[in-house]
Amino acid sequence: MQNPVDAFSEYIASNGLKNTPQRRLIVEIFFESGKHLSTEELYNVVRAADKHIGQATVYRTLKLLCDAGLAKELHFGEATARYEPIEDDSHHDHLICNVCGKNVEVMDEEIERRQEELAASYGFSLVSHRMILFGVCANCRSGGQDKARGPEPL
Amino acid sequence: MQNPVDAFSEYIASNGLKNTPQRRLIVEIFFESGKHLSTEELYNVVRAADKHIGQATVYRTLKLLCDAGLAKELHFGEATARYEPIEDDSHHDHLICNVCGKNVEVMDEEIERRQEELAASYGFSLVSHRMILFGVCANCRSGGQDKARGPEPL
DNA sequence: TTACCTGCAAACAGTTTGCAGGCCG
DNA sequence: CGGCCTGCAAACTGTTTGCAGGTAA
Repeated sequence: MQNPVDAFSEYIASNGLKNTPQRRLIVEIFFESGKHLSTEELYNVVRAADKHIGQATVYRTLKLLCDAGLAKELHFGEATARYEPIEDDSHHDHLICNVCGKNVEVMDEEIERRQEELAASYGFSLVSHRMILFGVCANCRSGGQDKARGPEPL
Repeated sequence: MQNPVDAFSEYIASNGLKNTPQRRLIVEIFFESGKHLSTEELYNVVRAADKHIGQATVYRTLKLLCDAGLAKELHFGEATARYEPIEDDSHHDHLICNVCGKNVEVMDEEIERRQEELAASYGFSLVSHRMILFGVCANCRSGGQDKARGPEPL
């Protein structure tokens, strides 16, 4: 049951929901594709595989994935939301290049620990957090021009 | 020129823009009111002071304040954006109670330092960051029931 | 058979924009 | 007086929802 696609089927089954071909396709593509997909990006890929799928179904399935604890909604400050798969015990934050849009997943024990302490010092018990670091990557700093200009989608 | 309202006039003047009564009112209220106002909240307060101001003007003025470097747009995961005044050299992050919505401004040197190091370890030069801690405050944890807000989507 | 699902389109919320008239400088 | 501004409403974008027909279990 490690496979997230199976985990989804499991969730579907144990909640009296239906395992439809549309959901299977969307979920499969979501977990196979690169991370941090926006709903529209996912919709386009899904659409390429099956012309007849409506975007409402993509939205609904994505929300279902979040309910199932298999995906997380992210907001990088764009108009649209993005989603990333949740892999067990692999919490991380994001480091984004302001120039080329490169998005690196990062994690630092010390920061995590201090966050707990900081929250505690205000009487809060920490539930979760969201942290995004914005900077310029080495390549872009050295005038690197790999991909075309303009920030890439995250 | 420490007064942000004056700083705004300064910005207006030196950019060939006009210092209208609407802008003055909006800016004044923005800096006097509590922090983290949403556009709608600000609009309501402004509206109470002058029935004839349209919300487009509030949106435009808020954007102007950001351009002037006097305000910052924040996204706490709600549908709407929020804005906070930028006071020179007073950087901080946010600690939010998932239950009552209390919003505390926090800052931790150690975290800031580790963020720099973390970014550097990936070859990035850090430009800025965004960090929000979600938890439950002491009051809400001890059964306190103020207002409900519902858990924050990540 | 019975819910649950789906695609479609309309509805929505927040935000932006076009326009005709108004006012600062 | 000229160009920036304003209020209004319509347009837009991302997301949600109502509905009639379809389908998994």
